[in-house]
Amino acid sequence: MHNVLPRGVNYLVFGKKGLRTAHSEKERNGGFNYRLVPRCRNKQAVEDSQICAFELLASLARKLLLESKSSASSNASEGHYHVGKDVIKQELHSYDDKPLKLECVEQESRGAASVAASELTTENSDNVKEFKPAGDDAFLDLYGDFRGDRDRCSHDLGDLCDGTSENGFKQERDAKGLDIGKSSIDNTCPSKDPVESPMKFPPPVNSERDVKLPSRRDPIPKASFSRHRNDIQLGSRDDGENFSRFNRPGYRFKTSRPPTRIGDRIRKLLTSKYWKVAPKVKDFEHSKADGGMRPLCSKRKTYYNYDRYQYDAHYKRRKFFSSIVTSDCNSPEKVVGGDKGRSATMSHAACGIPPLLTGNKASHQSKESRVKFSIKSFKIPELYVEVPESATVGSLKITVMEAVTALLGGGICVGVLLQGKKVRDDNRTLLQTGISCEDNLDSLGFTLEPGPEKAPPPVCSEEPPLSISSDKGPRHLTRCLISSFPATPVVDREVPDVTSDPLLLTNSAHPVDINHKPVTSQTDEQPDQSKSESRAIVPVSALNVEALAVIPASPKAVEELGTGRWRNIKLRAFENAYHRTYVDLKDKWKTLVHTAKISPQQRRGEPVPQELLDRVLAAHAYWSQHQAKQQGKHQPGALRITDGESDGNGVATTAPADSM
DNA sequence: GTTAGGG
DNA sequence: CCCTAAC
Repeated sequence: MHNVLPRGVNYLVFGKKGLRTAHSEKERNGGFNYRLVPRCRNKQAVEDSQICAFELLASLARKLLLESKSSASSNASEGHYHVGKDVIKQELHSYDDKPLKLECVEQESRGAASVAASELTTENSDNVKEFKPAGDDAFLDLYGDFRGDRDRCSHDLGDLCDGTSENGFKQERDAKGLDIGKSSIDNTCPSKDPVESPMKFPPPVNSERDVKLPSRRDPIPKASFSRHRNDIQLGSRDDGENFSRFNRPGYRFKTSRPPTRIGDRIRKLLTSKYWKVAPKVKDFEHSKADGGMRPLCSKRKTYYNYDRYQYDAHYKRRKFFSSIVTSDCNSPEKVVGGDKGRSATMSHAACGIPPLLTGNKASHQSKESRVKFSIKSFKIPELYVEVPESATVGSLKITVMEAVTALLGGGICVGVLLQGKKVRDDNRTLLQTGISCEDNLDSLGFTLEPGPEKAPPPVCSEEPPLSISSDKGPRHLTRCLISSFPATPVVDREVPDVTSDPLLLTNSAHPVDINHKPVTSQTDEQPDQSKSESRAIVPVSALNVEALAVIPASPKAVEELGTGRWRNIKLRAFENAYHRTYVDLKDKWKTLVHTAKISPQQRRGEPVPQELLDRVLAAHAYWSQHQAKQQGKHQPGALRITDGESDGNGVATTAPADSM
């Protein structure tokens, strides 16, 4: 981290003294003291949560700074992670509408649950997954909100988002100590480099992935993760969409965290606490639970690309994050060391806390006594911002915001610390872990960790299918999908069908994939849109999911059948979308065409993958000339034109409509 | 009942 | 999305 920082740059640091140039590396790294601005006041919970999340992070960062200064020695090794005495206290009020309050307060170490955000683990990637599974409803809601947030965000961030910056804003983390580094990450998440292709979506959480994730990975993951982040560059979007805003010339934010510590910690955790128990929780759930804790394939980079997809994902994640926080906050009473015995009025689960926190616990709650605890603070790893001296305060704020956003966007995982040790085994019950004991509750801590890039948000899109097809399938996903044409039917699982089957299957798509669980199916779809990615990610990348979710229908069917045959298209591609009519399809197409014709800046709402738009345009042009109607034959291959664009494979050609 | 378009 | 007009 520290090392990473370019020497030639002056670092502005927020500190007690205010904004000033960082004189020491420590400062530079340690960051900044960021004052939370009471912004969250009465807006929708979602918004609040989002903002709060940000604020929270900022406050955490501040805290970290303080800590770093105060306790250099002790912390040297782990200090940051420690939820120390001074902690940022955050109070989140009801998820409902109450405004969330974040306060930087001096707390006693004793604070019930303090989160050490400092630890960013690679594991995060799973967060999304984890979350998804757990709270379907909640998730859905969140998701819904999420969108709102996103929009809001875009607005709020305004500058951030709007092409203010040309240079990408880079987030770099220190790998210090992290041996694994990027390479590991890369390996892990092969397929996508967010930066590389606009089409790439955040890696969707794959069922597969979940499965794959071993209960625990090496400690290394974290490190890798962190590094990963370092390498990530924001703003490298191809599309040149709004996201460009994130790229600000000269502005960089880097998040850094002491690798060593993490590694050590992880090791400790692994060695000292490694529980194998995996109750009955299904894989799916496990993944959820683990999400927070497990190192995921961290494709953080993805997050940093502010592609539309990513952007979406990003927000989703954020939302996710928010949700978590909110949940915590929601618990009306902060019960700090609640015991089993206590009847928990508001358990986290109740609060809607994502599986992560609730985890296994939730499943057992019904029968078992509930453990109550409140999270008073989250600790975040160092997050430092690098900005030119000439930068304005406003720009600094923005930069910080971006950094935080990026962090959030990446997805945040929640880590659980018990008596200073990180509890990695998600499968372990609270009882088994000892978290149910009051005594232990005092030493219960939570950390906000960088989430896996891939898994998370995409969720929405993915999930819907899951929820439908599979029991667990989170509903949230569904909602996400709703926005999109195909998805809409969603809940019913049509989405999968729609997307994959109709068009995709027909052509090229990967039938096999389709067969997979809903999630997978979605993934399949994506392939259409993003060739490489989808393939690489086989499972389904979050990105894809998102794309699907966000993006309305794809032109695939239309490409095959041609415009003007909406009824046929509907029957063919959206047979299961009962709520959709061919008129809807037609309108959707119209909208897509319109969208494709206007400049990205003029577009609103969920971003539509440029590939899709290209295909739409191509198909539209093609059929305009060929008059679809007359051409009774719709050869799938007919519109080869489009192929080149998005899917290298013929798939694309035929598949275009999947999304639709 | 479909399709095309405007709003 | 809805509504209307034209097939």
